[in-house]
Amino acid sequence: MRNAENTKNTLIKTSANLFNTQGYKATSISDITKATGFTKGAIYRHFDSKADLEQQALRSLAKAMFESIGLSIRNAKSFKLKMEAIFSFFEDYMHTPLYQGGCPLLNAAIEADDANPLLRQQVYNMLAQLKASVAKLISNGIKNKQVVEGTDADFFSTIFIATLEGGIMISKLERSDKAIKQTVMHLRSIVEKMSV
Amino acid sequence: MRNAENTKNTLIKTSANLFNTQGYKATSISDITKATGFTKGAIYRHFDSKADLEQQALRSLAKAMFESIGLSIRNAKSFKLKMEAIFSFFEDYMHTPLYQGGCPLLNAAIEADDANPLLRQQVYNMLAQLKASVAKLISNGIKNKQVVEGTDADFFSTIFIATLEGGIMISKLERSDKAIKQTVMHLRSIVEKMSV
DNA sequence: AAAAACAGATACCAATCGGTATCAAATATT
DNA sequence: AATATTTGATACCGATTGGTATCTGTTTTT
Repeated sequence: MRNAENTKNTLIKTSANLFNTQGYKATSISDITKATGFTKGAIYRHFDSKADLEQQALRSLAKAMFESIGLSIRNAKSFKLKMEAIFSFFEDYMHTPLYQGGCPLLNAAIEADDANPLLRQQVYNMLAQLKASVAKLISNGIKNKQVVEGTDADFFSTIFIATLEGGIMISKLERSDKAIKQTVMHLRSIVEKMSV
Repeated sequence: MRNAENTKNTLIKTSANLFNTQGYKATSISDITKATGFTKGAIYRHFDSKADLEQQALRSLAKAMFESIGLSIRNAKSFKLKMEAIFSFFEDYMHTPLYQGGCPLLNAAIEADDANPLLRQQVYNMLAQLKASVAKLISNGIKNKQVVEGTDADFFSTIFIATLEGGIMISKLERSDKAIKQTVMHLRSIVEKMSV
């Protein structure tokens, strides 16, 4: 069965996994050929360059991440529950096979430098989107009288994301979900305090 | 002037800088020869392999980091001031040229995987040491009646480090110290609350 | 001063890197 | 059914990778 679309999807998904587990620079084209069974010829037919594939792979990871979070948030019907949805998402990072290798945002953020400005820009946008959506949650909470007025949405959005990402980093390094669970517990108490 | 010790130090310091800015995998031996002026022959006389150099470079970064933090902590004479010393250290990360490329712990933690288990172990120990020293600060604070009794030292040590590292990640990505300043401000208020 | 030990430069190695030109097979179009 | 187009495999490219053998120049030891 020959299907260009399937091939491209396979290449993106598989390489996304490799990039997120081994790193972008550390993953070679030949690693991807071995993992997919496709050859270089197939890869370079669908992608202009390795940098192009890296971009599309990260975009795929970002899309999956935001779709998953977005769905959980929409299903939750109060500020507290929506925040809980985000917490669960990060708490489960260690166990879900959805993204092997931890948080794609964190991984790409650390590796991204001026050597690949387009990838860097993409990670930047990814963080901006995440920050904006958490901030929106808080400001909506204020509007709906579920969060105490005067709460700085931007400030706490940064605190939440920083703490979660740091927790993931530690948990990944320690190969234990203890740290992420501790950070989530801490953030839960903050949410409790800012709830009206 | 030929001085083996100087040569080795130069190689370690320069490569540490490169590893911390460009990444370990992304920095080649020839990058190091260009940056130091020494040749491969010189490098491989002093180091068994690239992995060996990576280890010693990270060890050097860790040593510098802990010495700098340790000094500030020792000079501070109360729990609050000691915590403030840690905060200042992380807050200045963006501006001090001491470690270009951000936090060596964070950078190495994200890149370290099973491909270089010795490096991974070293980052793990680095984190353990940092966590232990912050926890010690808190438990000493309790002993000295400067921190409310019953405060979970291990728990808050994790919270502090996770939040700081996450803040650094964001600040580095955004090329602005806004995030790290926000996270530090938040942690200051936590310190205030746990102070007796 | 001669010999021994050491430090570092040069020149090389096989393997791998990202990338391309070409070609055969599969599919779509006519 | 014949033709045209797309897809992906094969074989290759120069450049770079980590690493080593060798040799020269510098120090140290005797």
